Amino acid sequence: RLRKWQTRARVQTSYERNFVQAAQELERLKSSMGVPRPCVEQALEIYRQALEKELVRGRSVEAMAAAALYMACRMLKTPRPLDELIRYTKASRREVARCYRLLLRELNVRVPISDPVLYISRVAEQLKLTGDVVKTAIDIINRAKKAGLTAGKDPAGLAAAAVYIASLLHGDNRTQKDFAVAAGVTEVTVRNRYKELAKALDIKIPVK
Amino acid sequence: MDSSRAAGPTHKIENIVATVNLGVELDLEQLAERLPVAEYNPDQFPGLILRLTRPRISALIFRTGKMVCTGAKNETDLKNAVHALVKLLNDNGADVPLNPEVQVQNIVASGSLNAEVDLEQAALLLDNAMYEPEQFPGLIYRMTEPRVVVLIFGSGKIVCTGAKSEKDVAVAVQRLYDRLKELGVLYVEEGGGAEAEEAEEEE
DNA sequence: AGATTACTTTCTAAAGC
DNA sequence: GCTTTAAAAAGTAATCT
Repeated sequence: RLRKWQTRARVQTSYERNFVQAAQELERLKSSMGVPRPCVEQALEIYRQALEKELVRGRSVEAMAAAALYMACRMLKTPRPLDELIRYTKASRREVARCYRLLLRELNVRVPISDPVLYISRVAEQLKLTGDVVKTAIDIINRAKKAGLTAGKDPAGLAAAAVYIASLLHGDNRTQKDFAVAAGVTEVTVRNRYKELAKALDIKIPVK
Repeated sequence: MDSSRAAGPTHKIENIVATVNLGVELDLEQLAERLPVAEYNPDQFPGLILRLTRPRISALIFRTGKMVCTGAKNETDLKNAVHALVKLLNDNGADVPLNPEVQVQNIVASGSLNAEVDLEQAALLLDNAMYEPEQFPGLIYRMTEPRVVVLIFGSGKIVCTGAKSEKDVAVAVQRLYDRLKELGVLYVEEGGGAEAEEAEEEE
């Protein structure tokens, strides 16, 4: 009877200790990178499920918490690029990505496919662009999807290029670098996507 | 003109990984001394690395007499490489049998479905599929029979890995093509715009 | 702006840490 | 789990001219 009590106490303690650790780590990530509160709550729920299915065994709390947050942000339609997330964690990109794949496979969760449109508002917000520019950018992405130009491409790069083209069409233009930095990709990627989209969608950019 | 439609999938073997049991223990230190081209850093990796040229095949040779050969594009090159390696070892102080047991462990093949693929739709309709364009441009598809993993790209190009035989590769590629075709996610350029490829009439 | 090189993903065995 | 080897796909990235 004593052994039973000890076992139960030990299990509860380790589960709770791990969960509290994860909650603290998620709280730290929220304040350092400005993640919306609902994402943290969703991440906690994902982490709880991971703990119940014993997916955290042999893995660091940091890596699993980061993976849960990455997944939560995508589920709530406010994605953060994995490469941005890992700048705030001590866990390696490799391990966070591995945890994410584990969560994808083992939990019965549906994570919506990464959509360039979701990155448009982030870029527009950072660069303080108008609603008209955003509207045009979204239209460009939708046409690109129909034309089959988005398969395999980084959604952040596609969004950056679409917003770049949209702002060129609306007059006030900024450098490709501004869009690249806002989207977290290189200028080369913005340029490549821009050329591809402009040519395939036959978009004429006004020269000024 | 008759063969213009439904070209079907094609593939090519790119790499064969095989294990070889030489059956005798080897003195890697001695081998490394006599073979200056060999790489041997036991602190980094327990195997001695030998690279053959024409064809370019690499071998990892272990103290236990077991060996891993990589880089062969066909079984003939693999067999020849094993013979060359055995001779090389025997010419440098080892005494291994001339015809050791060779086991193919993994075959990597590249290929094409000869049709573009709607990866987003494919990811939704296939089980055991993962498509994360933020991390990798290809859709990762785990096929259970034969047990292989196929990387599928928007262009229709594919990579099949994990197969133990050339037949597995051929079967996997054809099965993948048939499955994607029935899901309606394969597209060919012509025929009045991006239209689902027409099913081929079987007699 | 290119060109080059290099890294991402998948697989597999080997022996040892 | 990691270390090493080979190979392809297509995208992104860093570095050099």
